[in-house]
Amino acid sequence: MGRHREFDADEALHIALQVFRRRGYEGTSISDLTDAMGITRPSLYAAFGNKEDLFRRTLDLYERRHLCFAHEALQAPTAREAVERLLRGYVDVLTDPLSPPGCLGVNGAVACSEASEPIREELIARRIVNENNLRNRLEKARADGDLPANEDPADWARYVVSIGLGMAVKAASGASRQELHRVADFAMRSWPTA
Amino acid sequence: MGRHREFDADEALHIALQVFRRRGYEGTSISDLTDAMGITRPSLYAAFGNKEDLFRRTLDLYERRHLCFAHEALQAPTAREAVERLLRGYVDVLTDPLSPPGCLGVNGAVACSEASEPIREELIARRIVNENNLRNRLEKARADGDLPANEDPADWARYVVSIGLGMAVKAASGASRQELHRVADFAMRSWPTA
DNA sequence: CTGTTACTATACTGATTGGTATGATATGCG
DNA sequence: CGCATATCATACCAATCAGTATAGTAACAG
Repeated sequence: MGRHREFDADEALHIALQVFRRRGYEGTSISDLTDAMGITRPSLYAAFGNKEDLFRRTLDLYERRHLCFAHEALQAPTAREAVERLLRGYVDVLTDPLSPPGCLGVNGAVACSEASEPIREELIARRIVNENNLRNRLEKARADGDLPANEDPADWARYVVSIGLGMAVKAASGASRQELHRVADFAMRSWPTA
Repeated sequence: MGRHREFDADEALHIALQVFRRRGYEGTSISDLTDAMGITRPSLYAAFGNKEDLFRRTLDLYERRHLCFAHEALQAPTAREAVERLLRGYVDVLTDPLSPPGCLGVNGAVACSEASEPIREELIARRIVNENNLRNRLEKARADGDLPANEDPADWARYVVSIGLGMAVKAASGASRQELHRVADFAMRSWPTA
């Protein structure tokens, strides 16, 4: 069966997540990762493939461990509550005191070299999934009479996602949790009254 | 007096702006720049200093040539109009068909390696200036009775800037001008009614 | 115990990074 | 013209990039 791995792969992945979240995909070197994880380069490549593979695995872990609130938020009884829970939950993730500020999905890559385009596109694709999930929830709400018929679910989803992305950049720039909740307050003021 | 420069420094700077705006600060290599500008490395360093200096000069050019609408927007007769002009003007810059989508100030750097931290901090500092300019305008509006006394100018400025940053990321991800104007529509719905 | 297997450690690869030394070339001044 | 000066082109620098070859080591199967 061979020699056993001397490090905890799951723990190492959590550390990689922290490094990528702070420095972005291109801003993180393999040496940054191995130093933080306390393992050697061959161990990293043996356990996680190449840099792209590792980043995608950290993305999966991030969604599973930090963005899991979104799934529950969408199940709130009303659309308004679902949107508000999404925004509030995201603010708390963006300003988690135990992690670098901001969002892995935004800090990871906004603009990058041609070599990293696949990662940038992966992040865009995942954001589209999230926006579509919200849009579907709002379409259901409109069918149920929970959202006025003249409100466009696609427009609403795009707006909420835009607010989220803006708060993510703001968080990465040093905005406090309290400040971002104030932004969420203002965002909710757009919600239709009665 | 010596040999004359064989290229137009201002034109070269415009090209550098396009490259940085598309690839970000870290995603752009000196070779990317010299290839696009059609000059050699020593010419670039002689004319613009080092990479950081060049990027700061492209930032100045960008603000002067693309963000100049903001100054005029703030002089609109009402605060509401000023905010709306800021958002509309920014959307048009973000989706300028002659430039890479998004904003140099956001695409430039959101998260980066330690080596590029000075650039990231410079971008944050410039965003703070913009937010403060808007806040000052809104404080004046409140003093004039143009903005209700219970509306906080700092909160409003933070919200508007967040919307802008979110639209910038959205634009860099491929959102259309029309889609972003719909986001601006929703943002303006938060404005207090009478 | 031996053999096989999978890990770790060291050292290395070629390519690319930002930045420069050097020598040729072109310009203006006297 | 001839000198001074500034730009140009080539070729280079050390450092770092992502990724790997090789050899040593630890664990299980038999």
